[in-house]
Amino acid sequence: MPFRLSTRGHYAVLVMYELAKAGGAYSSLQDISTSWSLSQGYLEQIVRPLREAGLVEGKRGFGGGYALARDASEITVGEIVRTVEGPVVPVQCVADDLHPERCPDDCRAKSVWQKVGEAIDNVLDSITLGDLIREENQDAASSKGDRSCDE
Amino acid sequence: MPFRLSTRGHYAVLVMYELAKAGGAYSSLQDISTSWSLSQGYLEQIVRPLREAGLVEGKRGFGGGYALARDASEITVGEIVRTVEGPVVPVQCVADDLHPERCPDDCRAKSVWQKVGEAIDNVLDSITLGDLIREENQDAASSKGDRSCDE
DNA sequence: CGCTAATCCTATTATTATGATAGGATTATT
DNA sequence: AATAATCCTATCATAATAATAGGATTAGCG
Repeated sequence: MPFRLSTRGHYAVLVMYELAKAGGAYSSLQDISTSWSLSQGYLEQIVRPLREAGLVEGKRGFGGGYALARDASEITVGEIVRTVEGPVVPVQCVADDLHPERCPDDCRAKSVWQKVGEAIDNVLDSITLGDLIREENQDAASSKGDRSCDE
Repeated sequence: MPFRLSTRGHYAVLVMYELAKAGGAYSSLQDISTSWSLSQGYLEQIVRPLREAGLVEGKRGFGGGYALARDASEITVGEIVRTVEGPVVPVQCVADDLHPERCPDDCRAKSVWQKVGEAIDNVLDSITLGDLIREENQDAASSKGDRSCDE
């Protein structure tokens, strides 16, 4: 419904998370896609901008794959999401510094959408891949056995 | 791109804003749609849930239209957006308390999306229609002449 | 050297969500 | 009675999303 993240950003964070867990080693998209039952071709399209932005490094050929280009603690979720999906702009007029178009409502509530965008960016930029890994380790330590996805 | 608000929510806020400006008087969707060059039929679909949720009251027949059911200072942007678009859930698994489905990433970054959702709701719930009107009055008082949409 | 496993690249297609249209039924005012 | 409005349902058009297909390139390994 409103303010949805598409699977591009969702999957991008997952892939980066997996690369972070692998440390410096190269992980292939084939491994990641099969282990999560996702389309490898689709992941390739998603990883491409991450490579072009310098967040990951690709290594071709046998034994190749992708690895983080920086330390996991130096990569925020915000960088990942914005790299694959573009800037966070809840409604068009907030972004139209370069392409000013008339908004359908003459920007009546522009201040609201600006604040929303900033709030989203603040959250996304405050969390690094390192934080996510640390969080998972704590979860594993503090709870025994399987935990369902939604509780 | 990511975290976009669709025109449903955007237009809903516009309509509510116009009703707020009209005070207690009934405004017809025909007037609003023609003055903003929007589709009247589309606005009707959007206003319907607002009426069913008790945010506006419709009056049929000649001289009819819609009016706010409460004072503008008692209606938040968050209420409006959630009423026409549903709850703010950036990714599915955050919402799946009732319909638990396996997320494609096993909720690896669920905490992130939850925080994003809460941040959005906080902003939206902190702003009322009354605030928006007051804001516009201040803008009008503090600046002379026309102002473009994007500066 | 040839085989294989991987990235890398481009184009096309399928699916879904969004945005909008169409046509009418009902209600109240003039 | 005429009109102006809400109210209701169904359908359609468009765009964005998600995925597929097919290949070209590169690197390791026997």
